[in-house]
Order: sequence, then C-alpha cells, then structure tokens
Amino acid sequence: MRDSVDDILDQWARERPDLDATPIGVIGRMSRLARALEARLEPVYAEHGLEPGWHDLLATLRRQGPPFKLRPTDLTHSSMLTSSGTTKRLDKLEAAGLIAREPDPNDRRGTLIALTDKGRKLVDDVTGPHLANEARLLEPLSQAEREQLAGLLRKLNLGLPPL
Amino acid sequence: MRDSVDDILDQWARERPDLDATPIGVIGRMSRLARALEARLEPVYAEHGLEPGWHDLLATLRRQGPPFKLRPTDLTHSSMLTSSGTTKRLDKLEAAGLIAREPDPNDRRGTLIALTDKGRKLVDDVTGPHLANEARLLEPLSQAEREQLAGLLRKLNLGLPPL
DNA sequence: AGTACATATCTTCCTAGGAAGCAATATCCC
DNA sequence: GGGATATTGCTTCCTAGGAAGATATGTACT
Repeated sequence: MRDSVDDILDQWARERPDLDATPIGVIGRMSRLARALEARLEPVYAEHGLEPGWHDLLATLRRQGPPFKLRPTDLTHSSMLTSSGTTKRLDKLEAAGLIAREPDPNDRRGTLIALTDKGRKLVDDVTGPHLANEARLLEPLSQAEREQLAGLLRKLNLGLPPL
Repeated sequence: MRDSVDDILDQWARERPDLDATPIGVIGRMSRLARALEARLEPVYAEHGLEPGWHDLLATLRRQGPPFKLRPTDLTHSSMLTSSGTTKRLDKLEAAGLIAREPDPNDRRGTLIALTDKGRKLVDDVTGPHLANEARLLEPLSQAEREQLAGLLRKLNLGLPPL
C-alpha cells in the first residue's frame, strides 16, 4: 500500500534525481501524522470542555502525585511552550477553576501551580477516555509494531542534535 | 536508554495503575519528536530567507514539474492549512516575489499559483541543504531502522480513522 | 433554460502563542 | 558580606493561522 508521501517521493525522484529525498519518508510522514493524530485527540478533550493543550498541562500535574503542584517553569518545559505561552495557558486554566496559583514557599520569586479539586476530578475523568482514544488510533498496528515504533522514536529522540 | 517519555509512563503507572498509558509511548513521543524535528529544520530555511512553512509550499509547486503551477485548493490540502491560512501564506510569498497568481483558464472562479523564476531558483537552492539537514537528523538510526520507521508511519497513516 | 446546490478564493474577525523585555529574587564568587 | 550574574514569572506587542461568512462561478437535475 502506498500513501501520499510515496507520491511525493516519486515526484522528487522525477524532478530532482540528483537529490536523495528519502528522509522525507520519515520526517515528512512524522510531521503530517503527528498533526493528524492530534486532530483526532481534540474531540475527546472537547467532550469534557477542555481546549487543546489543557489536558497536557493538567495531566502533568496529576501524574506528579500529591500534592499535585509544580512550578510554571516545569510546566513550560513539559509542554514545549515558551514562558509567555505558559502564563497565558495558566491564566485560562485558573479562570476555569482547574488550577490555582500559590506562592512558592522556597522561592519568593516563584509561584506554585496546584490542581484544584475540580481540576483533579476533571483530569481523572478525561484521562481514561483519552487513552482509550489513543489506543484506538493505534489499532492499525500490532502490539509488536507499536513497541517497535515506540523504540525507534525513543532512539531518534535520544539522538537528536541540540538545537 | 530511557527518555523523558519513559519517566512519564512510570509516573502514570504509579498514580493511575488502573489505566494503560502505553499509547503515550507512541503518540506522545511522536508529537514531541515532530515538533523537535521541525524546530531543527527552521535554521536551514532561515539561512535562505524562508519563513517556516514557505519551503513546504514552494517545494510542492517545484516537484510538480513544469509549468510549476497548482490551484490554491491543492496547496491547502498539501500544506494541511485552511483556505484562509493558505491565502495569507500566498500573500506573503507573492509579496516576496516567489510566486505569482494568475487566472485559471479552466475555471473563472479560480487562480493558479505559479513559481516565479526567483521562487524556482530559491527552492532549488534550498532543497539540497534542507534534505541534507533532514538526513543529519536521522543519523541516530541505521538505514534499516529508517526504512522500518517509514513503513510503520505509513501503515499508521493509512489506517487512521476519518476525522 | 433555469433552479438548486457545490466549490474556489478571499475577507473579516479573533485567538493562541512567540519574542523581547522587566522587576524581583536568588546564587555565585571573591 | 557584597557586587556581578542568573533565574523566575509576568507583561507588552506582534503575527500566523483558524472559523465563519461573502461572492462569484461551476455543475447537476429537471
């Protein structure tokens, strides 16, 4: 079976036979696939009233375990946002009553972000359906193929050159 | 070797042992990796004065072969943008003299987007270095692993449920 | 031919997030 | 201890792109 990236590779082979376009078979597919997958995660978020990106942040707090607190800096790193992006996303989540800001007792510059009870309940409600949805998206692959894919992605990730 | 997603999976196993979080090992890694890879493509674009996303559009025109023309609708699909996003991106590329809009002789509603000579030269200059950069990013994987990864991504892509 | 519906592109309006910069506090190093 | 430097979180400003809608044209069906 061929996909649209195979067509792209054929076009390059015809138009620029001097170039080796095969990296597109990996990187091009991954860019497109990542976006296509994310688009298929959003409906489950939306069913629970979550904007895209909110679950990622709430889940990061949730999986720390009690007391479900992190500094904004930590959330910035885990969410791959900039600090200004994190501030804005936290503003929304705070306005929705899902997180609360409190002063960091160990650093008077800092703030701690805490899951509220409401946020905790919400993330606990949505994470099950969310993971079931992700599992559904992976159904085209066998269990062995999923593990193989995860392993290749890990290897590539660990070998990434610094930016 | 473990990566940061392995830590995330451990956290979920501890906090929510009732859930199967393993899909994150594929989908979470892919989302993060796709963004990390894209960030590492941008410096090469920037060296040639291209904004992110411009190369994708110019390359789509280039690999069609002569006369290097497509309708905006086609570009919308290939770039995974909406039509309004495409219009704006085309505005920028037109202002930069890299593409030209001309009336579609076969459809009076339509427009054809054509690579200008300048656009053609630019995309021909940048695609080589761009592909070399992509190849560099894939160096952590052996040739066999790259093919395996491309195959798994293709399979997953082809099996994706409709949105 | 004419009516209904579909499609192509662009426009308007809006928002998420980035870049740069700021004030407060912390850390380092002599 | 005290001055230089780093870090924290936020603010301001800006832009890329989405959603919804408008307009013009094409297509299908009677």
